[in-house]
Amino acid sequence: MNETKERILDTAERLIGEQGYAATSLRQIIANAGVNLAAVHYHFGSKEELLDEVVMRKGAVMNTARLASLDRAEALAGDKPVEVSAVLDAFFAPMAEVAGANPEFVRLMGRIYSEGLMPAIVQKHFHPTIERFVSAFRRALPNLPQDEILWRIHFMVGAMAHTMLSAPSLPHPAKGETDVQQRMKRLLPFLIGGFRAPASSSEED
Amino acid sequence: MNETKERILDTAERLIGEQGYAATSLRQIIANAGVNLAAVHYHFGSKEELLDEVVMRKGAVMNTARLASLDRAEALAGDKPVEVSAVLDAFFAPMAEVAGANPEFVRLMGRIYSEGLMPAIVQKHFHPTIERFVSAFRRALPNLPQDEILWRIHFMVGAMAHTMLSAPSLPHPAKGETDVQQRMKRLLPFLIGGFRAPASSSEED
DNA sequence: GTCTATACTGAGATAGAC
DNA sequence: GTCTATCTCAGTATAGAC
Repeated sequence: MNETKERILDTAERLIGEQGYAATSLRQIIANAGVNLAAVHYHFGSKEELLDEVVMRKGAVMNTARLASLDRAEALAGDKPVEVSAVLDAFFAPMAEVAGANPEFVRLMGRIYSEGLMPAIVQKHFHPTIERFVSAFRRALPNLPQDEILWRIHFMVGAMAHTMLSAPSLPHPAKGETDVQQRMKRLLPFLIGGFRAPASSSEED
Repeated sequence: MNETKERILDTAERLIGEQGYAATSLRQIIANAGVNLAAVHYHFGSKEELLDEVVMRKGAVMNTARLASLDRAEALAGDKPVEVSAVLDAFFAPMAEVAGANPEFVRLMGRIYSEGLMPAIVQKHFHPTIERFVSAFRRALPNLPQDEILWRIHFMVGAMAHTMLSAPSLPHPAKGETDVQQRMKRLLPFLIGGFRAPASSSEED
């Protein structure tokens, strides 16, 4: 790849992850990357399309890992449906793995979510992945109406996005509490409980 | 209140709710409100402080209702802790009520959340409310570590914010599916299940 | 105390020279 | 493929009219 283009991508990833998309100007990016302003528009067309490429550069890898993980879980389950917890694990484990090698990238994704820019990117690039996971959730939760499953995935995405970006202010933050991997581990039981809940608010327990 | 000020607040609420904060310029607001640009800075100081007043004008009422609802639930429970479902209801019912009379305001809040602007406003105005609800959750879930409770509230806020703003794309949207009140009703069982889940991912069911 | 007119700085985008 | 110059529009600040 062109070196100018790559320097822009690297710098944009770092700065947008630190400050957010809106708060990071193209002028700041080009100053840090040591390139000209017009080079951004030449290589990417617009600030928004630059963001798109920043996200997809590593996002595509993560997504492939998600699908592979779901493949493995389905092969392991044979004819039976994959457990909810395993579906969630297939979705979150690759993200945790990326977070290990590249924590600032997951943080960047959290920022993009919280700035409301993710839906457009997801719509554009992640549609097949979503279809696969929706099917898996449906098989795992045969008693839930199909609409209800889509809503719960919606709730999950909200909790995930919020959690990727920020943490509650804890009185005594535990070691590694700021770590994205740890956060995802904490999120999982909550989501499993949420998905397994009955559809109406009838009696349970 | 000054009429100019009120016209600015009304117009800002409507436009920011429709388009988001970043996408709505002061110049667009003043053009629709029929006032001068400098009047905004005279009455509010900055675009950010204008947003603060827009949110708090109705947000304060909603918050008072939340505390009153929690008061009633605690009085009803006597010595026993209030059920998780009742704590969640005290938190969400006032929002659903506001949504009934003023659906665009809840949508505005969703936008503010998703643009990452809510934490600053919450920090500034809603701190006592948060304290009260954290205590109620602690009493309702005595077996969960205190940190875990704060994390789950964090997850709840994420799911809520995301749901206030958007809905999943459903194949056959039910009647009223776009209604914020309906969404909150759907969210509740998911959250109850999430809060009641065991802290670690040990065996359950 | 309220508001109008206007100017300042910095943003994203683009045309055209090289 | 790169860069200079320039355009439009944003938020902000202020001087001064009423």
